Amino acid sequence: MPELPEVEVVRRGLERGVVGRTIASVTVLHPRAVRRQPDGAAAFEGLLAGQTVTAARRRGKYLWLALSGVPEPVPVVPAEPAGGPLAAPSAPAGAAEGDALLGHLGMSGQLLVVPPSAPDQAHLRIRFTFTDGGRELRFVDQRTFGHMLLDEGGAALPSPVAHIGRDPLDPLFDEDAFLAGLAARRTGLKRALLDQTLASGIGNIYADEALWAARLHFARPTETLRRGDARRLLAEARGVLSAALLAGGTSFDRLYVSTEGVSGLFERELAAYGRAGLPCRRCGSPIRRDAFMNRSSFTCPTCQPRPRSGRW
DNA sequence: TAAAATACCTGCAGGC
DNA sequence: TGCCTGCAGGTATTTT
Repeated sequence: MPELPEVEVVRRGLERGVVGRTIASVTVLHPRAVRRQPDGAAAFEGLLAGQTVTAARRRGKYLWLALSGVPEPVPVVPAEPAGGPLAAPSAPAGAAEGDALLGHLGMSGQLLVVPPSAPDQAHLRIRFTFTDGGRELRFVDQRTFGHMLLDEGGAALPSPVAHIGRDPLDPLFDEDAFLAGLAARRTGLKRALLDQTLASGIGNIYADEALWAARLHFARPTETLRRGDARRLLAEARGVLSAALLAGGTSFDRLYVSTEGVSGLFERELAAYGRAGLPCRRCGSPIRRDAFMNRSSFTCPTCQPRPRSGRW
């Protein structure tokens, strides 16, 4: 399931594979893949042909290709930490106004850069060819929760993404604003973590992992959280996301792969998610699975005691 | 206005 | 073998 580390791996692949190339043609093979395009598939195809990709950018789980006419942003990448590279920062405000090819991978979306001779994937939704005749870009999505659209003038920050907060690995992430926002919520801790307006990029897997690492229960009411606990949770979230990024992301059933079709290796390092009944790596208690928001939540009943008045 | 619930989807596993 | 059900889950929309 693509969350921040997986999407960042894909973004880097796009940077290597399509930046600097000009789109020759676009073929939409499934209308649902462009369901958010204002004028439908024909407009999507027509607006993209002839545009040159100038950058690959990301905010949270959204990623986009900046298109022709947009100069490269001034790099704002800090010195690489000992633990590995940080995610690229979100695009700076004020860049020139080219278009953006925006995409969200949903649950099962893949953006593959493959030779034109490669056989079509079973769930190929959109095909992009380039004027150099080289490798194609293909949007493949089994469950069709993902989508793409062309946002005119959105190269710096597409409008559908404007409400999404920065992610915890973004150098411009505002930690104090996050802590204040968390304290102001009246909901459960995991619901707040999954709210992409507060901090983006965290999904079900890494929310569970961060909560396990911080020894906090997912139903803990946000207003009862001490500032030190909140800081610890944020630090653990950053640690989990960074480690997953180094491992190339987490893969289940090959639903997430890089642009080269390679699966991530972080699954073997998961401490809570998907480990119901298995011993906690810290205390040995069997990991517990609870239904939560029409999905699952995994906790250690000893390390993450359930609050008396939790918010599910 | 904020929080919670629901709809959207397809492939797979497990039970019968 | 085939059918049915539950599950996976991010986001937008609807409801409370």
